[in-house]
Amino acid sequence: MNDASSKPWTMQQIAAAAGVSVTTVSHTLSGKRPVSSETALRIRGLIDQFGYVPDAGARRLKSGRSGMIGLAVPDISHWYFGRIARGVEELANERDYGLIICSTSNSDPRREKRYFNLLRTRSIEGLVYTASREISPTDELMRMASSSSPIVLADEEVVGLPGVPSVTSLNFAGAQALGRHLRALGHTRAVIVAGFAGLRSTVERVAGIRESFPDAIVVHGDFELQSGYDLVDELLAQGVGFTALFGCNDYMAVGAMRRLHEAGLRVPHDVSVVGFDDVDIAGVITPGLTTVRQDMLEIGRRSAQLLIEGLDAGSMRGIPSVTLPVELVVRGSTGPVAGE
Amino acid sequence: MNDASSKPWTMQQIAAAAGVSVTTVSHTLSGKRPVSSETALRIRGLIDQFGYVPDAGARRLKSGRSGMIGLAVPDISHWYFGRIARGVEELANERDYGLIICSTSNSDPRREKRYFNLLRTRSIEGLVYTASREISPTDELMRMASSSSPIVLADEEVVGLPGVPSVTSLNFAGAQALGRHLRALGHTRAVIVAGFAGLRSTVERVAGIRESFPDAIVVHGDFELQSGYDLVDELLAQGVGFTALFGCNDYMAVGAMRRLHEAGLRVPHDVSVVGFDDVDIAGVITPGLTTVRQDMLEIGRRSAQLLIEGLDAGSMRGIPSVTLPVELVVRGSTGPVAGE
DNA sequence: CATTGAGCGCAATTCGTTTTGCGCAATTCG
DNA sequence: CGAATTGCGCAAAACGAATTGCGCTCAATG
Repeated sequence: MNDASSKPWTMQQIAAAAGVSVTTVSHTLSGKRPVSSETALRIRGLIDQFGYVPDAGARRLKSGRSGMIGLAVPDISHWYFGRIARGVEELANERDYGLIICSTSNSDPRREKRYFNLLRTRSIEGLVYTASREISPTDELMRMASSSSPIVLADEEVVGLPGVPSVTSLNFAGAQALGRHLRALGHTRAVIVAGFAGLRSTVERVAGIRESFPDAIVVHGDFELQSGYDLVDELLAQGVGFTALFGCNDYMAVGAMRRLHEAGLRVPHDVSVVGFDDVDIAGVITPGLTTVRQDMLEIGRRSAQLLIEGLDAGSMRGIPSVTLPVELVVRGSTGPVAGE
Repeated sequence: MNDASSKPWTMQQIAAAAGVSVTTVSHTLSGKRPVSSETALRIRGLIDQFGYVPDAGARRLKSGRSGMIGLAVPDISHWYFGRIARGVEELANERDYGLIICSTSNSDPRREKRYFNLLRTRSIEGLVYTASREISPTDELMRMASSSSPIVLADEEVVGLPGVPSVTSLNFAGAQALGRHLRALGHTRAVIVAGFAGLRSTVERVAGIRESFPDAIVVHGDFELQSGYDLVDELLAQGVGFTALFGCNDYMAVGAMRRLHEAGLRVPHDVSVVGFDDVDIAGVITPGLTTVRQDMLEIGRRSAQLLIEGLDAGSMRGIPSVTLPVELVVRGSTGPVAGE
């Protein structure tokens, strides 16, 4: 025969067992109409006994709401996106929403199609989207956004998407603070290990640093540790001289530090290094990485909050974007420029 | 009026527009019965034009399958669980399943209830569960398992759950390797910073180490960095002498290293430290942490694979548990015991 | 004692899709 | 030329819960 788990109980069966109609069972559960306490007690007893739970699919079909929101991140295994995910999950739970996760990994178009389809099929009511690269006007995202689907951009703003709220950090102000910090320490020759050129956050951070270091050399990486390592490798090979290195995120900064270390350059004595984000490893490496702390958890929470507000309001129109403050965290990787 | 996104198209409307019945539209999509190429072309045109997508809820109600699996992890923002999540997500995607994530955070019973309810309401067809603490016989997990719900245990085995397959690493062998490694370096006085006492993995790892260090002192932490720091703090305060320190995971080992460093003890000259897991930070700290590498991605993938196999087979009965190999990774945190 | 009203329960309809049982037409074969 | 076959499309019945119109039974009231 079948497994014990094969068939869950239906309202029908509960009703039959209690000798009443499904309506009465439904009303007992919802309380939309009075049910005699005697009948109610009997029904509730049966429900507990059989472990009946209303089928989510049927409920969903009738109500038109799935009670789920989606989260699309490049890679859920990154600490950084994990924090966002946790924030989104926390708030979704508080508001009684479930969370469906979509890793976009390398922005695989098939994957992308898949989770936007979740929106179309009403599997999810809205989507928190974290971009990791430049969004071209031909992207699905654009199409969805223009059909005014409930979407909130987390962590990374996308230009050309009017009516789509975003939750980001004060990238410019953070970079500004880093620039001034190193400037105050006497540095003049700087290198910026930037992220993808097309990303808004990269542009803002570079601009913030440039305020103090207008002539800084800029090279572009992919936000991964290895990328910071490789880029410094090239710079050293080319004989580029510098005493300050800005990483557009902590991972690249750490990668850069590794390469510098291998080259016999001491941090911060020979080169001061800063990052951005304040990820978990920033505080545990030696020396500690001076960086700008972003509150990723809060970015996740606020994103989910905006999305759910929009869902409740029936439209994302009028939902304002949010920009969160950042904080300069000075650790051991920065110091005064050494006298020659 | 309403938003552009307010009402999606239904099959009814497509059928009406094409001048056919819903049946014909359905058959055009599914191909279960032949449809004249002329009609099919017209219908497909309308579908593309209107951007029609079948409603997932209705489909789900009819088929009884949601096409979703769940993943319950203690904290999605940990790198460690993030890797598991990514593995599960990867495989789920390959098999055309969606993934619903549940952070159990501190094992909040309300949360726990919530995601087991996802199983009951058939919102998810199965669950990959990662335990982070001792499971008592009164837990929901036990109830669900005994009703033979499709559940796979990832990373952590739970005793007393017959018929529930698990995917774990060779904890004993890994710990054994670490013990022998330090033993070969001449160490004799060791401390084990273990995890929760009730966890199978902790028991196995301690046993593996004890093979080489039968008299090792064992203290228990909660797997967090701070916990390793605090425990070493206590040991030092008590004047406990040791030259080898085993962390039951990397985070605690790193925390221990920090405290040792602050106490003026050099790693590995005064104390050799090892961890377990090989998380991202193990390779970037100085000195690098000697540890045992677990393939978390693969644990996630295999867990999802077993679950989906069980779903396809209609029962988890006969699905075998899997134990994955581990690899000793020797870095700078271990060295020969210093001559007194 | 008849009338009203409230309390309570039933049958039927709806949500959007998938799946059958049939029937109608055009073709092919004996 | 009539009969068997095939291609194609329609109507109707599920799936499980939520809602609504309606009717029944008591009790209270004039």
